[in-house]
Amino acid sequence: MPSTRPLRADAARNRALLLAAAADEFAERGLDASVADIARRAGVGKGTVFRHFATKDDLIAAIVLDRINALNAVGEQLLEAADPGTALLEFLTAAARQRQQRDLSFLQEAGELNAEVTQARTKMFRTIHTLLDRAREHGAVRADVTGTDIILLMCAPNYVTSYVSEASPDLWQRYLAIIFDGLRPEGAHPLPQPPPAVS
Amino acid sequence: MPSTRPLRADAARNRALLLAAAADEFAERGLDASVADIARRAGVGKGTVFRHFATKDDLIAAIVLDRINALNAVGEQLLEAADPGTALLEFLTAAARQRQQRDLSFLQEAGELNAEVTQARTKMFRTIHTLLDRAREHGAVRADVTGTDIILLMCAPNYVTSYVSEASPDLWQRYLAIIFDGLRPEGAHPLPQPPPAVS
DNA sequence: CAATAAACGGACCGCGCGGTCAACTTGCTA
DNA sequence: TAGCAAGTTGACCGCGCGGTCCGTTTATTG
Repeated sequence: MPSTRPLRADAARNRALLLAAAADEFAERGLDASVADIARRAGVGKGTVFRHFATKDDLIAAIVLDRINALNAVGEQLLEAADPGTALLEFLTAAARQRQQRDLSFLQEAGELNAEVTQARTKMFRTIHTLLDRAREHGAVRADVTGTDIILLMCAPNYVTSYVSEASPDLWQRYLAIIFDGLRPEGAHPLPQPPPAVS
Repeated sequence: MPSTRPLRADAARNRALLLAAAADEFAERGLDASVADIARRAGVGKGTVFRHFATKDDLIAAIVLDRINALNAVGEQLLEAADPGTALLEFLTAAARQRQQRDLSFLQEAGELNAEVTQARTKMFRTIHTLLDRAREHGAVRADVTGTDIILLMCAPNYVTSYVSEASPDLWQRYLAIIFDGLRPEGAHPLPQPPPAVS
């Protein structure tokens, strides 16, 4: 598919260095991390950043794309799992762990309008829908919950714990457990609002 | 307590105009809303902003303070309620509704280091702890949940729905219901992590 | 090894930001 | 109503940002 010639060796190395440095810098400094600092951290000149990524947003999109693909790979592997209920829980655990290690959630909306990113995200959403459907058919999840609900709730445990800084790095597991209890069929109360329609 | 003389009439009016304009502008544009735009929206000069609030962060802190106090007033009123279980649910509903009308969550950390804000927040946290304790004693909430858990989970419904833009404005109620189901004693599974210690 | 295109680096640009200031206007009070 | 402190204003400042450009370096290839 890519009709472009392969990158020169040094260019490929620098591209990888840049992606890693940018992810670190964004994780530490948030969206306001400057391109100049990222370049310094990667040990390259500022011009090199813009040679690889036409704009700062393109750089962000490249990072987001990598993470979505990594998560989707986990999800697709879990489609083969024996127990659909624990498969869903394990996927949510993997998602939360990825964000725990490096919280780049604020990059999501910045990479929103990139075509490749939306495509990868749609693919991951399909995986999630399938994981959820199987868990529901298996009776591990209440009947009135949809795949879109899961997508929306997926990052809540990290969000919740992001406000308590000196906490155990595994605190998110507590809130994933609470939320997952809310997703179980036992003791479920009727939901006051219909699920959102999106993808 | 305040030994300062009262504001001149026009100054008081402008201060109120500024707070309202700033809240609107922040809600629309996020943290990056510029002081110049806020001044324009309030119909005053840029210099006036800095006369009332020494720095942009001070302006943010003033907005945050207002919102915390408003929420705490609701909480204190609910301490008198007959049913502690629904009182807790109603408090969480009020908190979510405030954020639904104008999501200024991103201002929280900006106003973090302001003394007045932390004081008001501590006061509200105490209210929440009391609401939770009564609900737990009443058997409306699982025994292994603490007030700090509630504080952390409080804003999750809005966070969750903030990613779906064309959704019903009441969608947060769906996720508040799911999370609240996870807080109930029926069907609760043991939690994998201890609660955080903070206030 | 020579030729060449690809990649690099960092000085440079324009912009918009938060914040300042001194000249001006206005509400308060005696 | 006169006097003045309190309040207002917008031009202005320095800074750091994203992005550009071109002279230089370097990997590749026949």
